[in-house]
Formats: sequence, structure tokens, C-alpha cells
Amino acid sequence: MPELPEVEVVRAGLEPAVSGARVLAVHVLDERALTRHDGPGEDFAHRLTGRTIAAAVRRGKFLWMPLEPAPNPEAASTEHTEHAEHAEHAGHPEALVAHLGMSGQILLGRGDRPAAKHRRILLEVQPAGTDRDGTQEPPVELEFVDQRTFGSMAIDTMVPTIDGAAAGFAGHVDDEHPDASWRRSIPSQVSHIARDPLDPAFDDDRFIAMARKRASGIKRVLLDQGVVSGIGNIYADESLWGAKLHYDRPAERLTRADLRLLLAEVRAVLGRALEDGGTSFDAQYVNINGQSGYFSQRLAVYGQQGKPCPRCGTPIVREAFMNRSSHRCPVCQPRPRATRR
DNA sequence: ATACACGCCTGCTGGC
DNA sequence: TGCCAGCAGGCGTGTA
Repeated sequence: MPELPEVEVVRAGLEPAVSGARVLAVHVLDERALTRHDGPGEDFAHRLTGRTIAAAVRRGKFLWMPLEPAPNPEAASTEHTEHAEHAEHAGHPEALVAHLGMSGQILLGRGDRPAAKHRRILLEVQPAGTDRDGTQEPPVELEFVDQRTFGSMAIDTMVPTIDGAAAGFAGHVDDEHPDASWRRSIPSQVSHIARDPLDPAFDDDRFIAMARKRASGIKRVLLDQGVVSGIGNIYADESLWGAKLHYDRPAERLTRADLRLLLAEVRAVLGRALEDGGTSFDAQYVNINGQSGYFSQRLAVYGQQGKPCPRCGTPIVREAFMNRSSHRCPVCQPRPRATRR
């Protein structure tokens, strides 16, 4: 479930279950789910087992769970001498990083469900809370399911954010622990990703300046995670419709006002999708309980080819752009006059 | 630096 | 009915 609203639905569902939880066991069922991890499955399992998860944080489509410092890194490194190089990372904060790719899901359960067909990684975690009797909550299964294996998990070291601000959105935990050590650190493999438009530290002027240096079509800029993160094909098309812009309008020729309006539309669309629990076309895109979101019912153009534009009634068209499909209203979003090339 | 092609995978749909 | 091309919410790398 891949764009910002869908990943945020997962993050929000994960947050209460994993914050303060301890990883009891790690089962790597398919190594292809570790393409972002620098090392084999045993290394991933070894570095994660026994660790305590601090929170669930998201920037754009990337999700990560900062880990409390390992209690005894020395013992750990001597035990697995073949990965002793990780001893040099002792003291550096680490996080469990997840990217859902095209078809990834993270599901929580009590182990009472039949195993999903494309289950790739299984974590057994012990939640932090104790109930009124003081007895421990039962362990929870966290499964990473991914049909197409474009998504993956990794243990990654964290580096300080370049602007010193919080690395991403962490929900309630953020309010309770605004100065937590993990707050201003970001997994190194996520550090090249721009902030997302819902991030309070997102710099509108910087986005506008970057966009106006690009000769390419505005949709390409929206999809560039180094310029603005969290937007994928669905929300790019929806936002461009909202701002009445054709996807191939050269970004460098848009006015600042055009780009401010576009940014406002991006935020409105993402916000509405969030309210609806994200966009689900099938059982592939679900929250941590396996439930679908309802934003697909409110899509104006994505997948709506042949149906009337909600604004003017003209049939929506679908066209190829950047080797994928784009949807637009031919009247509200006319092709730029000088078709480039 | 930027722009593009391509690879990574599985499963479903539509046309023949 | 079968087969095959085409398509699907993404990212990283390599090449000009």
C-alpha cells in the first residue's frame, strides 16, 4: 500500500503496538525481503532480536522503527564474529526500516490467522503495556507480506537530520518524547529523501525553487522523492487535476503561484485520503488489520477514464507518460501549447 | 546535475 | 479453453 496516506495508516496502526515493545524472535522467510539490508538474513535477525522498539516514524513512503540502544553490543559481536564489523557501529542509533514497494503490507495478529501467502518476514514482539492485573500482554505477530517483493525491510544506522529538525512523523510518541535521541536522526538510506508536504518542517519555498529549475514535466517533479516525498502515481494525478495542471507542463515555466496552489492541492488530497484510510483497489492495500481504505470512491481522475470530470463533465482520459499511465480532464487540464520535443 | 531506460517480482486482465 | 502481451500504488542503478 504504497503512497503517503496508505503508509501513514500503517504507521498509525503500528505505533501503539510496537512503541516500547521488545522483539522476541525474528523469522526471515524470504531473503528477497531484505534487499535494502546490508547483510544476510541471519545478520538481520541477530541485530534485531532482543531489541526494544522506541516508536514508529514515517517520512514520505518510508517507515522506520528506531531501536533502543542494544544492551550489550560487545557480547553480540563476539558471538557472531563473521559480522564483527558491526561492532564499530555500536553506539550509533539503529532502526528497523520498512518500505512497502508496490505491494507490501505489514499486518499485526495474535498468530490465530492462517499465514498469508506472500509472508516474507515474521517478527514476534512483546508489547510494552501490562494490563490491570499486572500480567503481561500476550506476544504479537508482526508480519511483512509482499506479493511482488519490491518492498523490503532492513536494519540501518541512523544519521542526524541535515536541518536538525525531527526526521519524520511519529504520532503521539512525538508529543511525549519530543527530545528522544532518535527524534532528529534518520536512517541513512532514507536521508536522501525530501520531507513530505505534511511535515511541519517542509520548506515550501525550497520546493518551489527546486521545481522551477526543472525543465521536465511537473508530474515528474511531483514523483521525484528527492524534491517532495510521499506522492505516487495516484496522488500526483489527483493533485494535478485539483490544480488544473497538465502533467507535462514544464515545471520551470510554472509561476510561484501555480506551485503554491499545486502544493495546497497535494496537501488537500493527501489529507482527504488519510481521513478515508487510504486508497484500496483490492485486498492488496490494507491497514495492519487487513482492512481496506475508502478513498478510491472519491478519486476524481485516477482510474476514472471515460467517466465525467467531477468539475466540468468532460470524459476523463488516460494517457501514457513516463512509462506509466496518467489521467486528466482534457478541458480542465489542457495539453501545454508548445508540446516539447 | 538531470533525464531516461531498465531491472527487480507476481498476478490479473483483455485480446486473439 | 489457452496463451501471451500488457499492466499495476516504487525504487535504485547505470548510462548518456
